[in-house]
Amino acid sequence: MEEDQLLLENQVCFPIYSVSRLITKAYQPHLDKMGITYPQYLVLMVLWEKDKLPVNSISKQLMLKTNTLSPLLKRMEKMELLERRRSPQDERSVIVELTKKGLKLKNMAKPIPGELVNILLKENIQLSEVIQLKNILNEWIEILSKNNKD
Amino acid sequence: MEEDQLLLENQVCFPIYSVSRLITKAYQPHLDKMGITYPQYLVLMVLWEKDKLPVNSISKQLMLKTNTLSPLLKRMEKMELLERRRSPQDERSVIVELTKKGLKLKNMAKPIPGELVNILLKENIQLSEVIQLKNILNEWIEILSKNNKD
DNA sequence: TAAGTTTATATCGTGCACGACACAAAATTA
DNA sequence: TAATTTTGTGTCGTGCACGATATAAACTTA
Repeated sequence: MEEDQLLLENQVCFPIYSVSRLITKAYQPHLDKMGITYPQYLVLMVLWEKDKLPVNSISKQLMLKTNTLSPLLKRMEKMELLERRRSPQDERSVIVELTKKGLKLKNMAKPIPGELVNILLKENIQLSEVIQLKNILNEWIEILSKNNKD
Repeated sequence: MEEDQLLLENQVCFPIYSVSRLITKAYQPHLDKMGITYPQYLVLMVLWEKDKLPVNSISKQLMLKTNTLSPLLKRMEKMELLERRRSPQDERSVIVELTKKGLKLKNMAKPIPGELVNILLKENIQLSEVIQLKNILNEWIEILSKNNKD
């Protein structure tokens, strides 16, 4: 019984890990056109929604620590997608702001989410199933984050 | 409408990506006791189920290419968890076999899956929900792999 | 105000993932 | 059998993730 749980086939964790990588791959061709990676796309989505945010705020939304974000943001600055500058109010804080180039990519990105959903719909996946999955996952995020206090 | 889809909050992909990382973190303390990482744990699970497999077979089961697996397996060989040796039948093929140390870890690993499930049950997540999630994800794996022919 | 603490960001080292490419053994075809 | 293609594994370079640690600014407290 405990034995069965050690079968790859019976684990939930492994499918999550696999689907996560497969989705990144599904995004790849679209992101390639924009010359960005999936984590960079996530940063852009945050900033498209609300610009001029401190690293801190991006960190919380994406649940990525600054030791991951700092180099990522630096790369994006080198690509001229955004600019980083110390806040005058609080010299510890770094404010991230999109450049025109970074803002412009939003138009290219608009069709992307729909195209992934189309792949699923084409295979007779119900939209309700997508919503349901999203709800379950968000519930899990809450629980697993709690168990992992930052 | 297309605009809304670009909100982080409305994406399914982001929660999958987050939960995947959170689960790895939840496993971490247990894996630390064994001195291994999550991908290494996955390799062990494959070999605990059936030992003496070519890299190829592990690659397919974990959906990881050999350029990821080769260094991973080499690290595990250095840790004396497994041994790699060319197949006499087909000199191209490398057979991976667990050492005693690698086999022994199975006992330590047995309680792990149950403990993660316990975290969820403690928060009133139904076991049926876990099964349901697993089924949806396996369906998606099938679809997304098809769209991404190796 | 001086000393200690917290906060915001960053550096460093390690281990995945993966695309591009290399290479030898095996299989196929001419 | 010789030439070509396929197969199985590997190296290399890049970009995450993340634990441990560093550092300076801001805040708290004595």
